[in-house]
Amino acid sequence: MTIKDLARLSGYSLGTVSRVLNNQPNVSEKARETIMAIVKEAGFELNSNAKNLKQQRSNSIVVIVKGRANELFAQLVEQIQARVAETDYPLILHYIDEDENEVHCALQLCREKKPVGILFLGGTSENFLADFGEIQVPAVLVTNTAASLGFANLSSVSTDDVAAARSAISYLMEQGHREIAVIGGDCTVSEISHLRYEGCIRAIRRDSETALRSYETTRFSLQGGYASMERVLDTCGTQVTAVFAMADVLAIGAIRCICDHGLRVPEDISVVGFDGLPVGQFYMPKLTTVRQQTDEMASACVRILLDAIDGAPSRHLTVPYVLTIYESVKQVETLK
Amino acid sequence: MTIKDLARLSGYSLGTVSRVLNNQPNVSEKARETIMAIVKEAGFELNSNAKNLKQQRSNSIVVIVKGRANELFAQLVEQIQARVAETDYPLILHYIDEDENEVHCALQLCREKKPVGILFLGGTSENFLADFGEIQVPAVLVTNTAASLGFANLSSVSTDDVAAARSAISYLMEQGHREIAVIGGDCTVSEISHLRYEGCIRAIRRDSETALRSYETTRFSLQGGYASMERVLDTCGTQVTAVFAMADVLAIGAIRCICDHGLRVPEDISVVGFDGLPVGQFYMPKLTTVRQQTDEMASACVRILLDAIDGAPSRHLTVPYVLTIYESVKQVETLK
DNA sequence: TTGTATGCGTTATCAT
DNA sequence: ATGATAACGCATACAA
Repeated sequence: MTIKDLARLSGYSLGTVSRVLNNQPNVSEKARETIMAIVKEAGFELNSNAKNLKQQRSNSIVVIVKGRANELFAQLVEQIQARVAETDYPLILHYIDEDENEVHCALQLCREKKPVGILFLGGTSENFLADFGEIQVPAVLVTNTAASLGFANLSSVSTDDVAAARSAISYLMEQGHREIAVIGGDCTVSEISHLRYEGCIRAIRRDSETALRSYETTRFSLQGGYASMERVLDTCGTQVTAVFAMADVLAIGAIRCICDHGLRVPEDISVVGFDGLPVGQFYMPKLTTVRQQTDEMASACVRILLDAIDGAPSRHLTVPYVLTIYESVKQVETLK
Repeated sequence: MTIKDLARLSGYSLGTVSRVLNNQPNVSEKARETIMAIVKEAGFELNSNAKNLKQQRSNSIVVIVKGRANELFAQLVEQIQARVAETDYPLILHYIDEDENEVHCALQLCREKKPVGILFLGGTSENFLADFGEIQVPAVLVTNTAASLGFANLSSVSTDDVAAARSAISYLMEQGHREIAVIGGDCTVSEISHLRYEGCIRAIRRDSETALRSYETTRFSLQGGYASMERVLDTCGTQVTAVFAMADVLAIGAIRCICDHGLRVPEDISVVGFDGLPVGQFYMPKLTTVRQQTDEMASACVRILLDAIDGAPSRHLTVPYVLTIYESVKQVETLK
């Protein structure tokens, strides 16, 4: 079934049928009704290949996800999927490894798929500065800010990572912790780790008695958290009374490690995570964490991209974080 | 850049260029070399819309995922993605809710996308029996078996759910548990729950002193596990010494619930999960579970589908499960 | 082995 | 408001 058949069946011409199908103005009500009736009846669907070939673009939205085993991204993808499904833009998901260049990948996909817009889940300023200029379609960077990059067609939705990390450390300090270890990613390759580390430094600088005892870097995974915590314990023993993990998966790995060493959380060592994964609230102990609001981030990035496709200017949104206090941090008395 | 430009640049005709690009025989080595050199040089890519339009199909593989918040499916999708990326079949992911009809959805997508093959993650025999006959392309049902459905173009990759559940219960019985509760899905709508329940029954039937104290049904989620366990405790108190949860997320929710009631796992109540999610090994206690081998399932379903696309007959594979014993089950003395 | 011509289903430009 | 017609980029049957 093609629009040709539709033309034959309805008695109208190809042109009119096409106009009806695309909700164009110059069509009589009568034509619209008769044709749409047949469409409904026959369950007709436009052939997207022909349409895209003609229009020289694919009408689809590309999502580039940087990092496969990222729970936070998995949640975001799920929610983005749900929101885009309400429109009629098909979604093209593309996963790349953490160390691949997301902008090169986007350029490749632009050539191949000619999408109307791009969503980046994760990314590095460096890569954007180098090559994003070649990308013509609107894009939204999620998780990092792109405000300072100055591309007219690049928006962003992010958390204030510096402030969020700072508030996590500040909370630990308020609870009396003075010897703190941090677990995160390599600051030279992970921009987010760099920002969160910066937040840690700023918090700690405000009190001369508090020290960042160690900073262990690793992949953002359960195993990574476990291994890093092992190194922390090897190096500092129980001198450290609190750990800030830059992701909940790291925190969970770390807690398991702490327990395997015969220590308890939070009685012996307190732990704060980052992300707010659902499983954190069902962990033993419930994880105190800096929650990122994935639902807001998802709906915001989709909304901004759809607006941009319709011609709206780029925007840079900061989604508020929430320090979610549960059970994995204990107050300690400061022995002055 | 189109094959027209390629023809111009190489001095050959459109036809020859097309033949080279499609690895067809009747082409001279010289033509192949010169043309491919230009392709490499210019980074030329065929326009998939034109190609698909011409060939009347999309060359893509559709994946229909039934149930959004399913960790196991999320893992499978990730691994399927990785394996299909090695080929040049684009992947079209489609998520539907648990109560939607996956076969109707597939029919719709076949009309719309004209894929060369379909992967079903989850599904119900009933739906397949009713409408799968209309589907012409090869498909693989993952997670359920389709051996008895008798469709020539439908393969399946599944775990033996009856045996797996039975072995979980048997293990609990071996450890001395006689009063067991089960948490899972509604057997009338979830085929998998039905099979696993059947496995439970068969295990328990073999020993007259062991009883299935309660079967609580719920959604497969952390919250669902928590709520179900709450009902178990309300009804049976601590009469029950062990719980079999039909998914790790249910098990984790249940454990948290048990602890919130001042009881300990496994000292007061033992818990066995199902799936083998990574987080289970980092939970407190480490989760004893029936592990499904997602990597094997993923590579198997992709391999079977690719073979079927190349004309191979359908296959029905059972991937072995592994009872993974960790810390969430305790041996109890039977007081005879 | 190579070249030429036709059509896939659609949109868009031009008449009418 | 409607109809005719030319492209879009490619594969393929046929001619050379």
